[in-house]
Amino acid sequence: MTTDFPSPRPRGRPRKFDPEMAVATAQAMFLARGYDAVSVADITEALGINPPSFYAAFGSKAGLFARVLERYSRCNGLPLEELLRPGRPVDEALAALLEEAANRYAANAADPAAAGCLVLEGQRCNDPTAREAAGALNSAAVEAIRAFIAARHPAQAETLTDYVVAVLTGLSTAARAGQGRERLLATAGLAARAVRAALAS
Amino acid sequence: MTTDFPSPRPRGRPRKFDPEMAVATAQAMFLARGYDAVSVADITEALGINPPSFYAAFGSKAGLFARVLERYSRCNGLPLEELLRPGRPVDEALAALLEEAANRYAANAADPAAAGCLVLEGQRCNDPTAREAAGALNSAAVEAIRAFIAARHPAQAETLTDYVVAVLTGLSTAARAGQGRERLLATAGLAARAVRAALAS
DNA sequence: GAAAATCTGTAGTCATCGATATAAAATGCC
DNA sequence: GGCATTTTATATCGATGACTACAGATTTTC
Repeated sequence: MTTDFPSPRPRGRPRKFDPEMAVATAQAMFLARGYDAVSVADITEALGINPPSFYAAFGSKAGLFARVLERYSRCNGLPLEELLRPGRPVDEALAALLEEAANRYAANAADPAAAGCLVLEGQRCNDPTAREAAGALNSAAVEAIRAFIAARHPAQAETLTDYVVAVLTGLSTAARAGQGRERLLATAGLAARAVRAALAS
Repeated sequence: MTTDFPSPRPRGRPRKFDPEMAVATAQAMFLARGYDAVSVADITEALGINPPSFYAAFGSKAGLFARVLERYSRCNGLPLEELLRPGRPVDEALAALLEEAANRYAANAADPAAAGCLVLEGQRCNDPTAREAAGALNSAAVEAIRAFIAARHPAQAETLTDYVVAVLTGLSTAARAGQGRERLLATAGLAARAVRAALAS
């Protein structure tokens, strides 16, 4: 007997586009130009679809952005769990975090306009829903950093977290302003030395 | 005989509002909510005037923003010429710059929403004209910092400038996110120690 | 007081935004 | 083939953005 198999094709007229591909395309557009500067018309044009198809699939522009954020933090965001694995020396982990951020935020040759962090930049948009979605992801990341530091250096957790987050923010902005990987890495390296000095005291 | 005296009152119907006060009001609004989020309707309502009066006085929203930026850098921006006066020890000057930024970026009790730097935040808006106006002011400030460092530490000028600007950006963002003066000062202090260490090597 | 100059208030223009009503087209199931 | 289901395409909607045409009001100058 054949086991029950999920029908590879649901009933009704088939979709003309792949929602996962659409999310990936939208991710690149939001990263290159920012949430506010990308209109639904821009997206539907890029996907070769019409507005009703867009809204049937994603509900709203903010709904698509939530999908994009999920994909971004899964595929392109900083791998915090790996970087901040319990037991890793705090100075080493934070240095690796800063270096990884510099590498990821730098624009690559494939898409020179897409630089910086989608979560950090997304918090500056003018849509409250989208802003809060990005803010929630950012808060979780900040709390992860704080908890990692606090496990062994509770007295310095807040100050060091504030400092690291400030530098990450500056790196994202600098990347968007066009700074290349080398300059971002130099900034990250300087910041890492400050972290080391603060922990040694 | 009486000397020619510039008529204190020009011909025609007198203005119902003071343009200088209007620029000050708009500065507070732009700082609190950002360029894009403040509409011309918001401004005319706050000033108690109608759109034609606004456009007769300022030409455009971007035109008003240029006036606001001029006023901001004259009255509320970082006093770079004083902080980076020639001959001042570089580490001391940069530490003072970072500390001054933390103090100025922090929200005050009078207007809790107005935090951060108008020039840095203005570069993120979606209007090209306004963005370039803020960018020009920012570029001049960055170049002033770079030249000040290069006068005595040319080899480290670019790296240190990138680093200081990144931290300033992070401080402005953190201030807008609600961090109080103490936390901003702690971040600035950590950054200043990194500058000192980099210059001592 | 008449003329010239300048500002004000009413009432719009036009473009763009996010989002939708409606009906036709394309599929699976019976 | 006929029906239920789902997506598609056309053609908007209502709100809001920056900005302005026009006529009336208020002032100085002559």
